[in-house]
Amino acid sequence: MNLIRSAYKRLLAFHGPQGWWPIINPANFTSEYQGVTPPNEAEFFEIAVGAILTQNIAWKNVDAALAMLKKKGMLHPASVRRIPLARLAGYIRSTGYYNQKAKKIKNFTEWYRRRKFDYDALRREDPAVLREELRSVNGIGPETADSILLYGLGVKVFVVDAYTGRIFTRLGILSGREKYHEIQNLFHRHFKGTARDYNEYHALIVAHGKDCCKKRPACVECCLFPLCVKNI
DNA sequence: ACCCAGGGTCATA
DNA sequence: TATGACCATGGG
Repeated sequence: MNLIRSAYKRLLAFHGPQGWWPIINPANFTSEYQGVTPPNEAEFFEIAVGAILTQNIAWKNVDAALAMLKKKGMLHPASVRRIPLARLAGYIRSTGYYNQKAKKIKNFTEWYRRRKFDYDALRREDPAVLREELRSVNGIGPETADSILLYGLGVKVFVVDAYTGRIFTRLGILSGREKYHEIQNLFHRHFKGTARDYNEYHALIVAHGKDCCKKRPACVECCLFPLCVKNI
């Protein structure tokens, strides 16, 4: 299962650091984030909202919606709580599913309120407990919950997406029928790294998926060749 | 015109 | 447990 480590190295060498949340800050080399600013309270809410908005949608669409929300002063829980659902939905039209997603953002904000908007307390909480709570919020599934944990709170969890299954099935270490948790456990067992590495790995998989993995037959020209052998 | 994008929920068998 | 319908915009 060193394939998981070597695939990471190849992806990083080929695609370069992706600079997903939190914002890249080369000046900061002091923490385990090694050049990436750890998430903070101001960013947390925006990251969580972004994680919801990006469900099954290209990030480009999310970027526009986040800019709109920022312009309208909506990247704060208090504002989201006040605004009518329909108006919030209007601000996030570009992300598709806007009625559902507006509701999801409201639901998440309500959970955050129940948590007293206390970001520091969240960072001290048992991640397993947090995950349970986030998963119980309607509209937050496994990937969104893990994205909030990893990118918003710096918890070392691997975020699994549709690309992950495809890519590692091609590498021959998945059958293609594993469930979310099984894939996640595989990475937790075989990929030893910091939260920053988990952050980067997921981002690289997305970058790679958008690029190489659409090709048929698979991967002859891709950076994982010849690791990547199956054509699916 | 068609397909997909950094998913999730709900109803049905 | 496992499919299928549905949500809905924007770019290729």
